[in-house]
Amino acid sequence: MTSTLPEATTVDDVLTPVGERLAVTASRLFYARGIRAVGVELIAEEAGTTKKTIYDRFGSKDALVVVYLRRRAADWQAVVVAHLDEHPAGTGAERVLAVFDALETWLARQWRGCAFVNAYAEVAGTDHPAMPVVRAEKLWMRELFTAVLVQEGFDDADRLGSQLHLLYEGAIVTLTAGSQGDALAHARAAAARLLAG
Amino acid sequence: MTSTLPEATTVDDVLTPVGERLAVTASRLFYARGIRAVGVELIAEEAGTTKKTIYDRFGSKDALVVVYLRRRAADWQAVVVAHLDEHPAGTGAERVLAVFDALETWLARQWRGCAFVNAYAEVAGTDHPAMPVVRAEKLWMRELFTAVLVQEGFDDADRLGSQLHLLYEGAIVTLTAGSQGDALAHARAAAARLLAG
DNA sequence: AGATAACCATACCGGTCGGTATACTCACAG
DNA sequence: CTGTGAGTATACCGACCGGTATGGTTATCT
Repeated sequence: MTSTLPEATTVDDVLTPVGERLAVTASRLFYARGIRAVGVELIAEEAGTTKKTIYDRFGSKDALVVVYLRRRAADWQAVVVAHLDEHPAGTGAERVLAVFDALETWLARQWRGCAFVNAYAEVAGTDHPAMPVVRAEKLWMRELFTAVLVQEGFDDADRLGSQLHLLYEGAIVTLTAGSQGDALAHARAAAARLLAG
Repeated sequence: MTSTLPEATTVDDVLTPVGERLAVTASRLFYARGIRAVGVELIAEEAGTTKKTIYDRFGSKDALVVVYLRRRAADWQAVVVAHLDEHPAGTGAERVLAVFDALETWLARQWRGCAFVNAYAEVAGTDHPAMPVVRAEKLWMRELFTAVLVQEGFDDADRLGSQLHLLYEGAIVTLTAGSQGDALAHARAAAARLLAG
């Protein structure tokens, strides 16, 4: 199979040392407390710098939010690809289910759900520059499932990929907002059944 | 089968006329723009009253948020039950899938996803009184699926109910944050396959 | 040597936030 | 007749918001 995985989100900008510290701090705070709940002054303080540097490096809070989401996407996608690489191509359903293993690793200490869904909750309906980043991450996940299914020789990869993506998103929501601890096990079981055709 | 559907969320408080107008207005604004994005002054203005009355009736913004979510849960649950009532008990998979019909009706003009997931995004990690309301709504949906499955005589209703719930939550996320227009069709197809197991 | 980029410190801007205070009108029930 | 609860109107509070202005110190590169 010549199908390749979807192109991962890249973090093109090389930041200055303080800029890097700001991006890391902002990511931590935005995810832990929400975007509107975190002021630029707090980010500057916790990064050991001042608002001035934030605006010198990023120009606006909105732009910093975009940096946060793009980095988050890149990090998560790297985890997924790493988990896929642990399973040789051609191992079929087992390799597809590795995406859920990646999710388990990723969510082990993330208690505030999907950063992109959370960002959507705060900016949907506006022209905030984060909106396309959110959409792109969801599209990437769907295309990832589809691409792996193609590689593993499954029929109807588009349809099946969309269905697995639903289980993936549902698992995050019920595990976090729903506090259902065994959500991932249910998702894996349902995915295995769908893959068994 | 003697299994009954889970008890629906009730809106116990009978409000004064202006209080009712405030609750309706707050619900519309909180859902459309998010909780933190909407100030109490704006709610008062659009309801044709003043902040004073908000605090006389509800005591705090947080309490008004709880009213918003409880009413939203009650409204949605009524829609689901109405759709279930259109299908006579004993029609098996068809009746289970009616929940997805209800969702289609409900989401037809709702462009900002699940109100409870959105609220979670803004308040998770705090002691905000909305948190238990969010959890309760997710639990209700899972128990609804399970109860209908029991009524329709499916084996393993707990497990299957959790799996269908994942598809339900995933459909909302991918349809809204993911802009995937056919998400509900995929969810219904996947649900049908799991039910055919 | 001079320029430039990176950074720090501090003060300031107009605006909005949730919440409170005061004082008034009106309908209705004892 | 006299409360009492519901509602209106407006002013105010301290705190915080995103963003800007000014001025200064380093280190590096040409």
